[in-house]
Amino acid sequence: MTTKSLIDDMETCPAQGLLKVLSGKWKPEIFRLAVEAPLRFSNLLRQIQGSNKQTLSVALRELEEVGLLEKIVIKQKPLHIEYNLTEKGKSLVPVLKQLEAMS
Amino acid sequence: MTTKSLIDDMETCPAQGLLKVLSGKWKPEIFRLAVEAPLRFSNLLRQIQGSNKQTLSVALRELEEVGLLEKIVIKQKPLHIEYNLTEKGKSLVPVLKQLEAMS
DNA sequence: GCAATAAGTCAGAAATTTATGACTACTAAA
DNA sequence: TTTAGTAGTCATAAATTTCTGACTTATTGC
Repeated sequence: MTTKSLIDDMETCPAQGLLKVLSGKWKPEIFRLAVEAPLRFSNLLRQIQGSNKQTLSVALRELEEVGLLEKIVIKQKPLHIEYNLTEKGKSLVPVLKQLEAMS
Repeated sequence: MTTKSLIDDMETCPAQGLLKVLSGKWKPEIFRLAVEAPLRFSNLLRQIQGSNKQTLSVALRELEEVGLLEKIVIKQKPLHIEYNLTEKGKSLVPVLKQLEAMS
């Protein structure tokens, strides 16, 4: 776990932009799932087989920090937390589709 | 150094597409420089400060494998080798510009 | 206050990626 | 056939990322 945030990286190397934000073992998959439906932590852990709490937790925080996901706390029976795509996140979708198309 | 190639990864996880291809410490920078001018190994090593032969060598090979760069051997006085953007590589440029723009 | 459930954090281990320095291969010219 | 320049490879070390399992916090209902 680095002490330097992704935000810092984007400032010192703007050329990399969102490329770096979406690098990391599970981030593209997390993002893809977020496009389909709001995310729930325990759910994600089950869906992304082979992943683990620690890494998912950090990945979600970073995607949030960078403004692609927003975290919503729902104070209910058992505490619920949702991660939703932000507007910025949504605007990223067509660009990623282009990338996928040319793979 | 993995035994599995990036090509394999793209097949087993098409969703990640070129995202993974451009992840790696120096690949975005290598690609950016390739957009500006043909690359030469020793030159690259000097330009990308903090990098090293091994990593650049592997990165160049992977970018080549995936069809973004093409390697041209020029049998001259001292052996020269150039790495140029392929058509596929060129088609990636506007997409990356979009990504950068929304950072 | 206590139980049950969801969402994490934390320290340390394991795995993967990147860096270092010595060594090799090829080419042309002398 | 030796030399000089470019482009690497290879073994191993260092650094970074990811994983594991135990522990913590927050919430509601009883």
